[in-house]
Amino acid sequence: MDAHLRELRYFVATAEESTVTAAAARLFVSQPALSKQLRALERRLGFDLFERLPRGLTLTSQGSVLLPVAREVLAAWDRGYAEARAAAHPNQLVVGMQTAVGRDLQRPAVERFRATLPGWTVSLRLVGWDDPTAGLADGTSDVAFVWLPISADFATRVLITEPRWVALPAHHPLADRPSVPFELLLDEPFVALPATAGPLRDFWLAVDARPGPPVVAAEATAADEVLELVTAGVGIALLAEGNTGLYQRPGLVCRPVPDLPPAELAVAWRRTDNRDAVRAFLDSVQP
Amino acid sequence: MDAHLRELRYFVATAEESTVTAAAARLFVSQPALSKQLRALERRLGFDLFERLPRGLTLTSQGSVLLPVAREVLAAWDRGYAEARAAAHPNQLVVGMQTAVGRDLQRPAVERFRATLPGWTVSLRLVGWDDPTAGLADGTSDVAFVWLPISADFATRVLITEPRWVALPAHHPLADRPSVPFELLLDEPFVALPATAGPLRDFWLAVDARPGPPVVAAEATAADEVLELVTAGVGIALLAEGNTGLYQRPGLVCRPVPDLPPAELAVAWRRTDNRDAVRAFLDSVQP
DNA sequence: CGCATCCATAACCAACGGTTATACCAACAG
DNA sequence: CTGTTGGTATAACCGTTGGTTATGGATGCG
Repeated sequence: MDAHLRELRYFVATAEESTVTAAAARLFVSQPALSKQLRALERRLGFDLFERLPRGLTLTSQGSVLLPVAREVLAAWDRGYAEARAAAHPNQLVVGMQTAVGRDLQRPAVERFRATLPGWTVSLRLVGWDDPTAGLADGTSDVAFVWLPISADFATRVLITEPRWVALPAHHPLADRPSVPFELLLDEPFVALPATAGPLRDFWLAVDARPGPPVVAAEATAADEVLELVTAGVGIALLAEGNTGLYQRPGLVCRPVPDLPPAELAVAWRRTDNRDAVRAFLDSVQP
Repeated sequence: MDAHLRELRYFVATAEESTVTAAAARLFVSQPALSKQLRALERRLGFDLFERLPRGLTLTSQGSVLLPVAREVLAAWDRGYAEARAAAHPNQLVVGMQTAVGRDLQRPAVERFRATLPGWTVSLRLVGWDDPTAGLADGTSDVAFVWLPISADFATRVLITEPRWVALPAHHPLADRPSVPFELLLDEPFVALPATAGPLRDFWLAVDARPGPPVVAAEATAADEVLELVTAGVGIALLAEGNTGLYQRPGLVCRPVPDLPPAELAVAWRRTDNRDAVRAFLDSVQP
């Protein structure tokens, strides 16, 4: 009985969410599609993986046997695929970045890295915000500069902690104040990260600091897009203090939001990735 | 990048055969189908697995990284799938048999096993010769009585060594002789096991004892089929001495073939299967 | 009861995985 | 040089699969 690895991912996600609907949302497929896939998998396996209860699913005994196997298979494949891709560019370390980091972080890091491992080359990769792991998840990056929070599959080391500011169109009524308490922004329409960004989207909408759900006026997958939309008056957006200087433009003003917890910029890597080059790069970032 | 486990089997088989054509034959698909699948896999992976040479293929560096991973993934899945199936029938041991064993082997074995593990039940499963592992390979059996040779994935213990005989239609010119040297059978049409039986098919055609290829008149997947075909005069067939009594019928005669190496009947199990129940059954077969 | 939640089915469509037939290419024999 | 052999890739075709939206149906709850 051969399965598609996609089916195993479906199985694992559904077991973790314990409802088809929630798992389907997480997997970005429709609920019927997932339902059908699981049924088909069970039919081909010859036994049920889940028991259907009125409120969600539970694993059958066979399902609980197969769940760790599915996890193991997927982990082995993901690791192996990343390894194979790395084999194409031996002695090359790919550094992913969600947004131009600035702050004079990566330049000295790359220099120190080159000094430690002379045979190696470093390539920088700019990734949109639709992938909050900046390529770590799909193996297209080896290390990455990311904003927290990030999935627990990755290890991180915080580099910088910065207050969050808000970007407003110059003509906005709040633009006159020297600083803006978040309370005044509760009902403002926001420019948000795409849904694929997961918890990171919530962080930059500051959902933890809200009594209700945010108003999302638009989505954007890159910093320029966001600021374009803000300048146009479509919505407003939070950003890190260090980025306010980076993205200055006419028609746009940035103000601190003093009562929000700060943002954390970190360097991240795959928890299972123990290569010397990765370790060396980490040491180079913060010597 | 998610792959189908079938694609990984295709990849492994092709790497082992090192030509698409040979691998396609082994996998029982057409050569273009396999070629297309491999191409599609490479396209989705983003790198080539093979280098195409005028005479067959060799692995690229990425292919050689991915090959052991693919093997590992497939092994993990096959093992897990078998475990999950076993979870449906806890405390049940499935004994596969290629053909009714007779020889008073399995009856006392089952009795002794029941005595050692009282909580367990034993179920006997009769499997056609199209699966020379009698269900071990696909996990539908836990232990099996099989004729050697068998794939090295399985451990075996030889139980009985028996001379090979030949089954002939009663009117056959050689039927008058008390014994038949194999040399006289070289040009006779044979009833063979199906191609899926692999090396076992060759063994019962005695290809090792031939200067050229055998003449195959028909294929059969069960003992009765074979003897039916032999009685009808379609072809002749080799069989183990102990089976000559089992399958006596009018119009059929069996004669020893003294110059062939004997056949070996063994009990087999999955090399990786260390369960107590399996060990207990093995001890019960030959105390 | 009426409503919300969640799974399954139906109907439909694009993409996939297989088939056979055939083109193509490199090596080799005559 | 040319025909043959041994191999891979492409073309055309077709049933199945995997996805979509719309809808039905069961269950628990205010």
